[in-house]
Amino acid sequence: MEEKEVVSKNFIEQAIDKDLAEGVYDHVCTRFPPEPNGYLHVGHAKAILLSYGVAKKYNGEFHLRFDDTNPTKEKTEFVESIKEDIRWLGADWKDHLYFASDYFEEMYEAAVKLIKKGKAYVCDLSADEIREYRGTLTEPGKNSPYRDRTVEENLELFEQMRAGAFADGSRVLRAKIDMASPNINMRDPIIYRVAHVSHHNTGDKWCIYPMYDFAHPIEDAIEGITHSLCTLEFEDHRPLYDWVVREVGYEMPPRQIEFAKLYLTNVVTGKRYIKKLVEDKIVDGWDDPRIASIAGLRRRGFTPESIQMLIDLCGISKANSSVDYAMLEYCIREDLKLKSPRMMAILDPVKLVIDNYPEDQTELLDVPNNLENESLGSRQVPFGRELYIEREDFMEVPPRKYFRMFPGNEVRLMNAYFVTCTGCEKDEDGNITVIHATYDPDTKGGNAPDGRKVKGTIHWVAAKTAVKAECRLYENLIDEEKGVYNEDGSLNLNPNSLTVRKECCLEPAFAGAKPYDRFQFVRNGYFCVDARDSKDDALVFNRIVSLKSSFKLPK
RNA sequence: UGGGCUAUCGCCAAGCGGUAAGGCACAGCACUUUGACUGCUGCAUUCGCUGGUUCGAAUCCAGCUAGCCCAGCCA
Repeated sequence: MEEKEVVSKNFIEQAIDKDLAEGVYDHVCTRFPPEPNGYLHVGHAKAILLSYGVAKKYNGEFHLRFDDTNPTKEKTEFVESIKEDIRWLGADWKDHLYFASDYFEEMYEAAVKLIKKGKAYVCDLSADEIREYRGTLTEPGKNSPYRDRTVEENLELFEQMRAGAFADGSRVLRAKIDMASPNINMRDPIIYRVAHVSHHNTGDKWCIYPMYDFAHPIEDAIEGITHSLCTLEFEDHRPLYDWVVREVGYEMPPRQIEFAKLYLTNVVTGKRYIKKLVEDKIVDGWDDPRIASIAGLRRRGFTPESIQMLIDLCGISKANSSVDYAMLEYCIREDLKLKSPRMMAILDPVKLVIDNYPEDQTELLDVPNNLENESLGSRQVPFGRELYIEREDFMEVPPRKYFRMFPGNEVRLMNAYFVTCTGCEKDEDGNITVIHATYDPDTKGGNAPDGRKVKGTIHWVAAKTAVKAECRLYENLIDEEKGVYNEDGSLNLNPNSLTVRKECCLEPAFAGAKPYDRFQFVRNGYFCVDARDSKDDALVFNRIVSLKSSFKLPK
């Protein structure tokens, strides 16, 4: 009996199947074309994993190409961070690393070809005039007075543009299409501008640079890209994309297909808002764990696998949507539950004294690292008369159905002994300072020989050997319910987005933890050693996500 | 009478004329050396609205409505 999981193909795969079946293409080649002007975020992860995944699925190629056609906005420093993030995500471009700027010569030749065909002209209008001539959304534009220059004149002028004869902004090369087109992108779009700026890759070789709409289809065509996947806002540009590959005359031209961006509910996405948060020092950089940048997600503790899972789960469509953050949390829980060691840590410690445990005695207990995954082995955990337990694991007056520690109740110290609570001490303000209990020596390991059961199992750390650490509990930066932005454009920041617990007590086993090591702190959730702030002698943990639920007061 | 795109459960999302998949979230029960995990159960008589075609419509047609994108010498 075989049960095949029927996973329906998304609309992009369906389109590819059709192309392959009709012989439009005989192979598949995709690309991710970032502009090196900033850091990648979770939205880019969708684009990367989608294009990479499609290529892999069809035994095709995946290219990484830096779309560096505007030297005024791009910096080399971003090239490395982008490569690192893509590598970390697991998208392997092999030796297919390209720069759009490497094609500048071919793009220039393509422009010359258009001029010779009478499909492009040099325009002397100023930026303001071009805007006026373009018309509006509801009114057609009108032809530039320079539209009917002769081929020879255009050739001569364009050559001079390249030679540096003209100042920035004085002249542009435009495609000659249709100033009355209802699609504004087709109203004689600018395809080359003058910019006397040195480029991070080509230096001062060029003083004219191609525009995206002209450069991108050529880049794709040169590399033999078959399916050029991009986001929805480029739908209006597709006619121009097709116009360029057609007029320049590429055989087997690439096809552009658009899909919807990924947004996370209550997470700041827009680049300019993130930039402001960083500048105003509301977050501590582009890798702040509350930011949905790839670096931020990584530092918070998300794994590449969990992000891949999120993309798979969300699917690909053309409908604008915002995915619940709970979906991401589900993915990381799912990925980590078998992979991470489960250890005990006390985030909000209160002392527990086992009064009938010998004063100077300590012992080592053997504890499995993950009950569901034996390959993770076990560790020795020291136990003694004085322990720390979680403050919320004790209540002097328990509500109904509370089955952790309260006077008279017997609970299990996980992997250790059954203990019965005998009472507690308080300071003058009524705060609990010490809890007392007695243990049953026959229940070592956590089982009673007489078969009696306890309802509660709590975690603990021996006071004498406890490792001190700082834990950072991150919540979403944006307040729920209110929406992301106020009417005046300011952000609805959640004042509780970061809670720092400095006096956490951990098992000695944590002492050797390294950056990016992930653990499940028993009951309190999944944590990752902070890659940035963790020093050998001062562990800093970021919470990835809480466990799903804890005790709730019954109604 | 600018153009393009979108609309299926609180959130994603299948569906492609034959009588509403799945996941997340949520709720309940069971199990449990993590109140986690796991297992089971529940969760759209209805597909933005209104008409039409058809034996039959979420799927086809017409007309509305709502949302997103476009007037950079950015990508």
